[in-house]
Amino acid sequence: MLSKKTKYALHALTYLGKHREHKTVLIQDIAEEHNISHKFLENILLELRKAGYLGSKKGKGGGYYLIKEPKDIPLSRIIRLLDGPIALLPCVSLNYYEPCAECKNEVQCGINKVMIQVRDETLKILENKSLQDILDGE
Amino acid sequence: MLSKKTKYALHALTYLGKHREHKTVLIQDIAEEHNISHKFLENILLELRKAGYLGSKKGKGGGYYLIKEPKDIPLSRIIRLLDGPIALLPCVSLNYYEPCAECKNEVQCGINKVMIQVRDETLKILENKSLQDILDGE
DNA sequence: CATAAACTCTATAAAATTTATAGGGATTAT
DNA sequence: ATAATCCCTATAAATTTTATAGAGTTTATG
Repeated sequence: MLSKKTKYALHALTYLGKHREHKTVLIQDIAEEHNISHKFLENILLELRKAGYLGSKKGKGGGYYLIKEPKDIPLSRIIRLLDGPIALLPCVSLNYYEPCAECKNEVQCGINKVMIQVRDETLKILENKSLQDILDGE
Repeated sequence: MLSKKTKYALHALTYLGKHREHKTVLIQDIAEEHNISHKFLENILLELRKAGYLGSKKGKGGGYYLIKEPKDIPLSRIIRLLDGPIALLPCVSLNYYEPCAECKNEVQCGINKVMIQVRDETLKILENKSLQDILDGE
């Protein structure tokens, strides 16, 4: 399951995607719309900005706005950014690899081999779904 | 990512699958082979037995053994049993459904719609991989 | 029949992670 | 000058995961 962080990020991105005609959107507006703690959401939007998905404007009249095309924001990226690895095991993660302590020999581990396949197929799914697909369903 | 519980369960099932010629296998043997805490593994094997994957024999000379064909143990079942939902959100879980608190109207939620698709495609993957596939890779 | 070897079961403790809060800073429009 | 707004880091609270403990129960065996 996705963490609340990632779920809230998706809601925020969706909200921002639906309000692209406005220059900026307030954290508060998104928080109220979805009953999310203002401060928690603040941290999430900050991460999304640092990762290059959002722009922001400080001061009075400021707020956040989307700086990427929704079709260029795949689910895989958002999930990885906020939740970490998409792979089911550290030993098959492309971006967060770590050996499994309980595994004596990764090369001849059947679990490892199967999980590489699962990872590749899962990635195909999540790379092919973007914020645009979410917006299309609203 | 899978929890350690599920990961250990997969190791245990694999071990039991590789030792089907023996009548029973000791918890201790599996625990030692993979450096897993004996007591933690004990709880996991108990769950697998209660769920109908393993049989056990008490007392001296006892132990655990596989009572299903490896091809009839899909990853989806093991993951669900020990880690819970495969769906990425509670609002699209087939087996553990719960509405999302922050979602005003599930029916017109684009995230919900996309996550249903992700769930279905993910399930296809995990239902088509079984313990047999793991054993084939050892 | 006594003993030791195993699994059974439930409770609890420890550790790690996630979720939430707090508060002072910096910037900007008016 | 002021109020509105994002920025940043630290910490607290809650939850979940991981691990441990210990008293049952069953069974093989000498």
